[in-house]
Amino acid sequence: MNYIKYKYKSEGCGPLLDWETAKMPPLRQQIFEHVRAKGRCARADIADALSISAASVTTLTAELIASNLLREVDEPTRDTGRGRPRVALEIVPDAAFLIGIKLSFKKHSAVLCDFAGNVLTTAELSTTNKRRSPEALLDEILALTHLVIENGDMKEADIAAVGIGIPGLVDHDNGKISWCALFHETNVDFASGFRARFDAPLFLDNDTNMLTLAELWFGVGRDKTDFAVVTIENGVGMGLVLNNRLYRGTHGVGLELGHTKVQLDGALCRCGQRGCLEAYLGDYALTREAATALDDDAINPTNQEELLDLLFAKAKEGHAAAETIFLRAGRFLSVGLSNVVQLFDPPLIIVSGDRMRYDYFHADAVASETRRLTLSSTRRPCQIETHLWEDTVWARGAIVPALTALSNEMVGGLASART
Amino acid sequence: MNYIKYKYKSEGCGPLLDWETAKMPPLRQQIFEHVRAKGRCARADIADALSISAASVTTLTAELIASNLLREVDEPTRDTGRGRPRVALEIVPDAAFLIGIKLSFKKHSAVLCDFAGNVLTTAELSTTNKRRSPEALLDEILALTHLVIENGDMKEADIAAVGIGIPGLVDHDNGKISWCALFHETNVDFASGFRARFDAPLFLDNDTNMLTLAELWFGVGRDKTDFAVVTIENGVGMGLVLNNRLYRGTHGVGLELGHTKVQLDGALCRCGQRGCLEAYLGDYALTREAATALDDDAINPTNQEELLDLLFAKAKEGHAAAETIFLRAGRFLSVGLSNVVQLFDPPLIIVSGDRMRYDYFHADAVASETRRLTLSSTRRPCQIETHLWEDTVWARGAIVPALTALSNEMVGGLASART
DNA sequence: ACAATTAAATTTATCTTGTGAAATAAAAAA
DNA sequence: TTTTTTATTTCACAAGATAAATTTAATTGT
Repeated sequence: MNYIKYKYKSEGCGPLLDWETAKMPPLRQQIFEHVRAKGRCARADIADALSISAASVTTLTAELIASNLLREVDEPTRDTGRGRPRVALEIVPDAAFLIGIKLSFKKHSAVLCDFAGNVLTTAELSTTNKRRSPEALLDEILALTHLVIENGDMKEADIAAVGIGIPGLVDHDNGKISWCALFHETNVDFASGFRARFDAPLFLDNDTNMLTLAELWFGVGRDKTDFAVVTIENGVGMGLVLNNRLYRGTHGVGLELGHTKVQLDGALCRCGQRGCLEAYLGDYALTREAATALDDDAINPTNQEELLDLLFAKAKEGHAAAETIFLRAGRFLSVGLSNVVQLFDPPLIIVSGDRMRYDYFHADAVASETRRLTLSSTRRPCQIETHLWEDTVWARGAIVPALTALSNEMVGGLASART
Repeated sequence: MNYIKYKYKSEGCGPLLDWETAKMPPLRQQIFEHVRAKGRCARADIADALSISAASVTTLTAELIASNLLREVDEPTRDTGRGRPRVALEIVPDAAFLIGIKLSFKKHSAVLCDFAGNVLTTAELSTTNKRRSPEALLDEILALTHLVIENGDMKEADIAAVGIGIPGLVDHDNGKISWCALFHETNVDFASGFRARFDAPLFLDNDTNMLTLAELWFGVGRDKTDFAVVTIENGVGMGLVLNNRLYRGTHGVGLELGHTKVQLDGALCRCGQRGCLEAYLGDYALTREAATALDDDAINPTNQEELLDLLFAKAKEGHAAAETIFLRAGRFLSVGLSNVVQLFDPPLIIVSGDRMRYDYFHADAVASETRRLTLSSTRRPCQIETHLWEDTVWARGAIVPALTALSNEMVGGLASART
């Protein structure tokens, strides 16, 4: 501690706060990640790709092999050629196992993955769409977890980490759920609750972020450093990758595309405000016009989702009023997407989520309207793709933060005892 | 070159592209930047702040002092206290000189700065708001440059680098201007033109980005790692700082807040589309309603800007129709700002630009409407500040990329010869 | 079968960057 | 003065990475 006050003149200039010390990871970690990215890769390739000396690669891969994180592959890497052949390295898949889970309203889905990111098996659990207590949800998660462990012929103790994607506002850093449509309570300390019942670290995040990571790690995002993912499920969500990393916003509660305003004093949103994108795209936005559009007796209000499907069926049959509901929603989707393009300028937007099964949303009309709205002489058009994933793809994305943390620990934690 | 094709099974997972190698700069550079940020700073402070050993600080500052980039300050750093007093270090101000320029429609402004970022002198040059050829604009820039050099009692050869902020779409990396309201031509290779007539590297960027850098380096942004700057001048621009760095979007042409859509099929924008924010906030958006609002004979169409000022005066006098024009524009500004908050979640938005002198835009109403539009149980409200800067502040921001590049070169280029 | 050739991987001496601990320097306090 | 306190410097050395020489493992040619 400095008790003496020192005085300096002159104010200086430039940023005062340390920027996030995104220091280049040590070479050992870079090598590990490169092998994981490539699947298989020889030492000579690594030296080449990372521009480091072969000597370093030898030393560091030897350490990784000794720690049973990498291993040599016993297959020839070429059919013919002169000189000593390269020997490929790969991740030891059973160095660790992880579980990824996507929670939602009709069913929960889980995947069991190995250390190389391969899916070993999956499991599902149908569930109610009623709100429940956090404890009841934990019961479901534990049941699903044990189901997938059983499917994979493993024991609970084999699981090194668990990742869960949840539809709601998640404070990613401390595992608290600020708000979630699955239960009434707000600010639930879910991570603690989980820890009490399962002996593995939990990584909790918003489900859209998990899908975004799935695209970055396993999907078309792998060869993009920047892209956006927009999901339309119960609400409208967005995930953003900037410079190969998930961008979470300053407060870490995620990006609220669904509540950007697309109309001054527009339609009423469930957040209480008017003109939100979600107020034109969300389930409730479509169903609340359904009563007007459809014959009253056709309405069977057991279930909002059924009503939506009915509305869609009618629209496809050519029911004009029903069709305008979807067409208008599609136009607003274009507006929302165009605003993302104007503000972030990503080369690719992936649109996904359960409601994308209503093909009005991924019709050519939406993409071309978006392109029209962002047209300019200087801007290259943004590519827009629709992905209709199964829930297990989301669940696989949920392992990414867990896998990253786990491998950083295992690779970085190697005692630097090179004797 | 590898002519042999190697074959590997297994796809791997994780990002394939190298993330921008944001490697932690070498300590020498960190020390230099810390001293510049602090203005003055003793060796012991540096060791403390950067968590490095005193031994390293001694070695590296000695190198920097030997290269005449840093120097010891000859003043006592404290009035009383036990032990050997710390001796402060500071940047050698005249290690280099730079010029920053803001171009605009009524006048161009320039500042002459030293290596520590201090403004030594300024200069201005009134200009026409007519479009001209790039060569004519270069003439003006050269004239202004020589004016400020003369004011500062220097020679052209003393100038190490020049930064220019320009209202338009700038391809920052190669110094080309895709589009600029100052001339008709598109895709002008301005950097080459400049290089032919002035012997110093040119750093060209969009003017809003320059103002954003001014806030980051000299303004309230200094102690924020993330914030947004919105400018309302001829058009509506936005600059964004993420993690202490200016974010330029994937294609590097900047962020088009002015052309985000705030109304489906809304007012006509000069970009040819409807519902752009700029179509409610831009000069032409306000003046095109002026004819309707004001008595015809009061209109004196010599100049769009005069008309705008007249409209504002009338509104302040209580002219109801004139007032609604500003009030509506203010509401749309709130919508635009709220969308920025929803998508980026910055802790601070700075609103600036010449048109902010119409106080309807920074009235409490705009800030509180923005807060209302982004209200949510989980989101902390975003701070909104209005800054009415002189053009020289923008010009000072224009030196930042030049100063960064220059000091990186001078500091990083020190031969690592420790004898 | 056996050199010659080619290319991958390893070893070794060395270089760079940064550190801990002891030594030295400069001031205030006793 | 001498002691105490704190800042800075010196110096031997550790960690991480590399260049260059060496070893290993294959193909090619005789």
